[in-house]
Amino acid sequence: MDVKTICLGILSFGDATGYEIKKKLEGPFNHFYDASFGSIYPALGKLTDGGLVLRTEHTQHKRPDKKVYRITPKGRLALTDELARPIGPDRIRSNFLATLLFADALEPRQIDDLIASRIDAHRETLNELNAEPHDTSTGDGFVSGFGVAVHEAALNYLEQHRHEIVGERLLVTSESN
Amino acid sequence: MDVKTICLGILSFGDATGYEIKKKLEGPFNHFYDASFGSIYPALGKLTDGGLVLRTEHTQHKRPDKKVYRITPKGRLALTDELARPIGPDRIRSNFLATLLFADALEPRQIDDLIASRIDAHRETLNELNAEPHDTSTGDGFVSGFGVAVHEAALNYLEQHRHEIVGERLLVTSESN
DNA sequence: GATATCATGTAAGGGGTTACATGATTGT
DNA sequence: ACAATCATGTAACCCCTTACATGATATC
Repeated sequence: MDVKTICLGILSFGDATGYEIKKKLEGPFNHFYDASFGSIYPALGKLTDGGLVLRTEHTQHKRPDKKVYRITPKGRLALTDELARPIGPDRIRSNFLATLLFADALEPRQIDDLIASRIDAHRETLNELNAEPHDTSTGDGFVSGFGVAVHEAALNYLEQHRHEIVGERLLVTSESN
Repeated sequence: MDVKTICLGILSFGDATGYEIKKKLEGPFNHFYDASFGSIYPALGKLTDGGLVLRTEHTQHKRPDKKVYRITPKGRLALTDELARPIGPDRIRSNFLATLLFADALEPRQIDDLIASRIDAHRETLNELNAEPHDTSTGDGFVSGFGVAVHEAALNYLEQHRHEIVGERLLVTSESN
């Protein structure tokens, strides 16, 4: 699923600017999808060219001009078509887990710091997921709940097992804290 | 973290061919990293050019020739350096969650099938994670355990909530099974 | 007879990111 | 003063995937 489809999907919830789409991708949908301006704006251009969205320009007072996009009936059909196709597997590339896998090449201190900051990150994500009202669509609450379940599991695992990966070598180094 | 670093890390556990590295990425490490031959072989070439790994050619009986790679001391230093650098966030692109988010554009049947197949996929991943012996390195068991925790949480969530996302519309359609 | 495993590689192309370019306004 | 928010876009580049090319052996 490319950025074009994601934009189309978000626009199926209501009109938005490229900037607003980016914000949503940083907020509620951040836990499973991300995209940069450099891919969003060209995607929106192509969708407009194809007649899948309509662009209206709004000159603003004391703010840069903005372009609001609205999905067309043709766009809704294209979205349904795209979603009906068999989906590929999720693409995950976890620098965190890769680093931990090669933990033998690191110092215990580095590992512990890494896990600590990841615990914080999970807490932050959970706060965001719990804070936002999930009533945009049928799927919104489900996807958000899925995120909560998974991030809670990750958080709990890290809290309960962080000593295991560092433990061995802390004994060797015998540094008390 | 690019494919070069991943190859270097896997080679830090022991010698391997490009083909074997790919197999590992399809098996035990599949839940957080994936790469194709088209990126592995060139990566191995660059690592050899840079003196980070040594290549030895083995002519085989009734099998294609293979090239076994071994990490060098210089390669181990490079790995440590690379892992010490601040890591970026995990990159996740979930076609599954994106599709569910836009579930309003789909038929209930499609959604249910999608969730069913995802449940199967999680079960398979869990089987693989539980089957493999995790004793390659200090981090191996930890990363594997993390995978188990997260996939179990995902699996449980899907089993317990799958009716919620489909339920509403099944009532409307009033199809008994 | 078809498909899977073993085994390596290249070339074209796709889909992105990063960095740059611009600029007013608002908050610290 | 400085950073953040609002707002859009382009160009260079990078990394990686897909498809192709080759080919023997083993399994169903």
